[in-house]
Amino acid sequence: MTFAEPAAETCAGERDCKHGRSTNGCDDCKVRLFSVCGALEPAELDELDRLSQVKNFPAKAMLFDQGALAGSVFNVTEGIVRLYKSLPDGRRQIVGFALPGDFLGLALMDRYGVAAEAVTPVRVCRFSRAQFLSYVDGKPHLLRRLHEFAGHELSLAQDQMLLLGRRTADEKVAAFLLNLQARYGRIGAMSVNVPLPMSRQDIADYLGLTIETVSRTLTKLTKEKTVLVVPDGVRLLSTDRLDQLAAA
Amino acid sequence: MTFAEPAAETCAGERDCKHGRSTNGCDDCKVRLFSVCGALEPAELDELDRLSQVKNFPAKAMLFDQGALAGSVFNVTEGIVRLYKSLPDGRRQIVGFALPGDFLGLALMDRYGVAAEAVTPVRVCRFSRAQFLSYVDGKPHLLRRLHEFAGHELSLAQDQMLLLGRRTADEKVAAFLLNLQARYGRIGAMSVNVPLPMSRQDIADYLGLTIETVSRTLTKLTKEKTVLVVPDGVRLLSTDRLDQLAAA
DNA sequence: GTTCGGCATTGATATGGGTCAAAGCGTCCA
DNA sequence: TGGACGCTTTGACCCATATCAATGCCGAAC
Repeated sequence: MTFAEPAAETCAGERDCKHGRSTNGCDDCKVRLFSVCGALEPAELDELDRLSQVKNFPAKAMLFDQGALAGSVFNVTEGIVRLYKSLPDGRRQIVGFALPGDFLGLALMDRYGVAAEAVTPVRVCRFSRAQFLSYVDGKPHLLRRLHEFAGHELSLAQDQMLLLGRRTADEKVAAFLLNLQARYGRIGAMSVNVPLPMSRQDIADYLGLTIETVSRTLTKLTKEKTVLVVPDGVRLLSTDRLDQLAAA
Repeated sequence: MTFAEPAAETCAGERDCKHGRSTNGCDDCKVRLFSVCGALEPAELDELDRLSQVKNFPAKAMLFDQGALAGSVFNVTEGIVRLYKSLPDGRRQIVGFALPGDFLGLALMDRYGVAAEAVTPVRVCRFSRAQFLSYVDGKPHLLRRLHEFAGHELSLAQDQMLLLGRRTADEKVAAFLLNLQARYGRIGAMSVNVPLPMSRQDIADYLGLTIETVSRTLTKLTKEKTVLVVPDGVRLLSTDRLDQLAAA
């Protein structure tokens, strides 16, 4: 079983973005589809695109560190980025994975609140924060949209708090798989084949578990024919069962 | 030992807000000091104040339910509000406590992402979402400020994710007490006497623990002379020790 | 003042998930 | 082609926290 590169077949023009061209790294159009672009006119999108600069990071490269001065805003074009906070003794909590189309640093604060590290090789397009700010400042409609978007992010963070504080290991893993499936679905074709490019340690640090528990839970789900663990990912055999476990 | 009502001695004019009068429910000035008011001129603040409407809720009253249409924006003037998400089987995660000065519904989304319930009797000033939106829409500087504020909220949520996913019971309780102390400090005088108007169940649901564990942890901290449990609150005897436990 | 009801505390016990340790298993490179 | 390294899985055991069950405490109602 192979997984489609999630970034491979998407074009912003085919979705809710007015930018009528492929945005996946083609020469004249670097920014990828994103949730706020519906607020922009094609001309505005072109302008935004002109501000951007494509940048590549190998796996494990830091995009930025927690607490660092926030000099850039990034739009992930390809690959996966982990966002995390750490404790001095090394304990780590991954607060999210950024997939193609996601923005980093959109809070537009002085300093980054989390660290960002490439899980896979990553392509981003980068904006200088200053330029992005001045671009945004003249566009109240975009600002409104960004704010709404921030509210959505907050809501997701609160869901994750519920998951971390009140769910069992089984429920956590089930919710994670379904959530990832849904997110891949938004940037490619919805499929029962869910790539897991991140390590077990990453998954554990995202769900507040240990690698061993993640591994055991996956084999347990495999034994009950709910999922099938394959190289680099998971095939969801019974989304019903997963839904039941993850029950809202 | 008694606790000062945290709301009693604050005046926005003494802080970073340009509104040079007491904002604690006096007749001509209902809105309480809040983090975005620095972005507003006195005249704008007056206008905002004119839009508002004072409202009281008894303890345990719902201000709004999760998923309900977001008709209002609230500014808490007095009392404490718990914000939470629940699972169908009743498990609950409190995602935050709103203290005097805090806003509810500032994400300005269509629906509330969490439920809000009065812990103590609560006074708020209410804005209709529509009015608040149109008030805000003409003020890009305020919108920027609101967005920054949302970013800060997100950062707090991420801290809480780290706490829920990776900290022990002791660390959770220590961090909670220090955090609460700091927040009271912002609306009144910083004190080692930290009122705990919320129940142990609330604290447990905030920290991802059970009441018993919260209780045991507090008695453990009491035995080691780190805190002193008193009626309706806690006295912090060794913030050093608590800092050490909560170590960022 | 007494009783009642709702929380909080404490104790005894159970268990989900953590820890420690040892195999497995790919994959990359010599 | 093989060996070594890194990641994952599996197993055995343990412990932090949950669960279950009293008991204690305090404020409200009468």
